[in-house]
Amino acid sequence: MDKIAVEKKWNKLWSERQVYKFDENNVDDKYYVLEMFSYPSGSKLHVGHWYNYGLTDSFARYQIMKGKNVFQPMGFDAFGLPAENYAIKTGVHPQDSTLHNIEVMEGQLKNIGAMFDWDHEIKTCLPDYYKWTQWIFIQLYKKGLAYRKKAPVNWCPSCNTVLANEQVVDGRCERCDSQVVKKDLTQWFFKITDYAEELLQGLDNLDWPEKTKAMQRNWIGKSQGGEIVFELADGSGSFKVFTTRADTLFGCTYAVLAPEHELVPKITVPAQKAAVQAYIDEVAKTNEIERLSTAKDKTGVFTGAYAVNPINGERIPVWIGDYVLASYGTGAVMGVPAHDARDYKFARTHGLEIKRVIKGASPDVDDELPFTDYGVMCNSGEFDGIASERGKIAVVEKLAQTGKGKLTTNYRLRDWLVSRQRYWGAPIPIVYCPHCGEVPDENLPVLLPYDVEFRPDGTSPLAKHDKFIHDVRCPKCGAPATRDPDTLDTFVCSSWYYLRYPDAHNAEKPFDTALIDKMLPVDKYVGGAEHACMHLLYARFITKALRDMGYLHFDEPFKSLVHQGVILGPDGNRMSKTHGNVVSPDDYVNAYGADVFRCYLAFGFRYVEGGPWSDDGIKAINKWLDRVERYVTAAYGDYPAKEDAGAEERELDRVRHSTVKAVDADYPAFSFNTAVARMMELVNALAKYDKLPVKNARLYRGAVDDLLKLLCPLAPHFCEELWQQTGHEGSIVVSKFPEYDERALKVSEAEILVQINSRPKVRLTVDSTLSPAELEKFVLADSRVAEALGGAAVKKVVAIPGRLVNIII
RNA sequence: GCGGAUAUGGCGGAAUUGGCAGACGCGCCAGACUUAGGAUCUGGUGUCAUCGACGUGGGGGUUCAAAUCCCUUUAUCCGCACCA
Repeated sequence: MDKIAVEKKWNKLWSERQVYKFDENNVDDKYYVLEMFSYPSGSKLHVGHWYNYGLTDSFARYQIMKGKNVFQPMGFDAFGLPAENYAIKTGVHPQDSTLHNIEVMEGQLKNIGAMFDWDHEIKTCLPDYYKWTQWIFIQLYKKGLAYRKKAPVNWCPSCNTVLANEQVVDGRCERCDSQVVKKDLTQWFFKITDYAEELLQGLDNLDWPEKTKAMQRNWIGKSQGGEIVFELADGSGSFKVFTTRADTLFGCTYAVLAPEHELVPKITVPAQKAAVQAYIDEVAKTNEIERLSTAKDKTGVFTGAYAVNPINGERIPVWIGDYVLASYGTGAVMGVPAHDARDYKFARTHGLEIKRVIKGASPDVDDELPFTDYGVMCNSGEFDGIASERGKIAVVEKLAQTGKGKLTTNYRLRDWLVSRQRYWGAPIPIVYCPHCGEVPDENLPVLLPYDVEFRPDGTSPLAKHDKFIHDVRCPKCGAPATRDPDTLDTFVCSSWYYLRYPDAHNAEKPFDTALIDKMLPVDKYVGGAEHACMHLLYARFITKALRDMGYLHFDEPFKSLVHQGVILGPDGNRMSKTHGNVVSPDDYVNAYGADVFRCYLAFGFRYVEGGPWSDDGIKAINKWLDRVERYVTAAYGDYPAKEDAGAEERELDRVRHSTVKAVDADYPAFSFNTAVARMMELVNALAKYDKLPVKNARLYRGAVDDLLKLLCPLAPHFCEELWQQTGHEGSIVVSKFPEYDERALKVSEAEILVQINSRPKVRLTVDSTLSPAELEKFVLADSRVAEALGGAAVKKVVAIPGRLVNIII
């Protein structure tokens, strides 16, 4: 068979006949299969795309054959940094390059032979989509879930521009190699932290990989502890610290504020001003990676101010240090050098007092400091002798009596910064009015202008577009106003696209509530594990926020999640230009066809693991499909036929049914490699059967028909062609998945192993319906077993029907 | 540093979840058919050796029985990075 010509033929026919059209009148039986949509990069589809889209499509095809009304849409996450960088380099406008890339990719995606329903296609960079991205922003704003605050960005002073983290290499700008500094800008945030607890709890009920759930739990980072107030010694103010170990409070001999802490300028004494400012400037230069490096010394500077330890009234110095993060907790920590490794290092470096207040469980052990385990409180006044676990609560409760402390829960999760000082994104639909302040502009879409200077020169590209910025009036009072010059993070676009697909071209609404209440949640979501913490968390947050506004009535967007593995280069390294090990799907698809390529990806790897590419494997699959073709053709060819079914027929039938059973379990589990292996076994059985001079036509043809249906999800064009060639009516891709008959699987006799003292000794063929007791009796009565036992006394017998009998002597 | 995962023949990978390790395929060896074979078909292929023994990264344990459970250790990969 000329597989490539056959693929062309069927792609055309299927598309004309609209085989893959989602039946919108039957949403009750819907099955929503979603692959993470792709970024329209300039290069061609890579192996990873095929692996993700091709095999998930096989899963979807299996669901169709199981009678589900499958909805499998595709679209493009089309805004983003690469298009803008490409524009800066080449002068090609982001919109032009993006739309062109989309067109190319659409063609390539169609070549996979996947059943995407293109009538529901989404392109996030078009106004009919981003209009609704902006609408979501406005709903969040109205609900109090979007707010502005100052936040640091990576700033390249030479390029005069804001850099994304990935553009900062070793603290330097990837383009000009200048030292990158932090700069505060007022930016928009989404209050995802309001949902921290629900996002955490909700994980328990999701059918997601455990490791992904663990990563999200860790990212949300819930911890229970106490918030403790430290008054300044001169009575001029106070600051709070968060601690999980209030039991160590008596050992607090100093406090450290983050260099960015608002109190720092106020409390620094004149003599320390210069040193403190120099330190703050130095910290602004280090990037986050450097700053958070654990290997680094614990640097810091004394502010000259003192605070009061609220539990014992002791006067303690207040320092600043970059190991304290402004973004976590309260931006201040209590220094307990005896019982915290970082505090210990800091205190040793700067000559601060170290005071032990926790003893180990066994008093005679002279534990070294820092002692960070739980133990028993000492040097702690009335709390002496109390265990840490109780003490950490008791201390906070005591402080609470004087308003100096309370038990709290803290989360590591931060609010989601959505402002980007970029051109190629959805404009933030906010105007600033001299009278009314910030006002959402509900006259959507706020169109992204085309004629913009997006080369970096110190401001957001849109800020320089006079017409965009100033040609607007305040929606509230009508006064001349200005627009926000920033665009939205592309994660905002991708946080709701699954809601748009079912009704992708609705001009009135982002989605129809009644429809998505039926279509969602997504039944199977498949994509890379790298999105575990960002995209997957943002999408859950947006779903929950929209639910609380009444726009939808479900709690989670993705009921079940699968991560595909990574296909490595032939050398076992991640495919990359620098390794020079990139495998192009096109070469193989052109040589063998899409079906062969997909089958190889199915057979060669454990789906969720991935692994190194191999050329030999794909040749083998090509040969195997040829083999399938031979036996299918043979089954429908002329040969001496017979009517009755003898032992050979029963064996073929058994393999056929056991293959159906196994493959029926493998597809839904994304276990494509074992599914193919089982089918190979069926083909081997067919090869054996084909050798017989006289064959039973009904059984032979029945077996190859089932084989084609089993294989259809992985090689749809190939199977459709053979289906037609063997005279079948209708399309195999929408035919019913074969069923198996348990009775055909039963074998009346089974070979079991007889072990003596767990060592294999004798093989016996026995009636497979025997109970353990009957089996034991049968085995012990056997002469060969008696001979092997040699008259030894039997101490114990373990009999497992159908498998083995172990005799202990 | 913390957390997670993985480790099975020459290679990719199976193993009904504690029950005959190595399914299926590649590769390799031998044979058949061929002018030829990079086509096809058949048989063989964990290791060592003669019965037999040894084998799932290493060491220890539980069990009649361990790739699978427990303890310990090593290597590789991936996440997170001082989380108070």
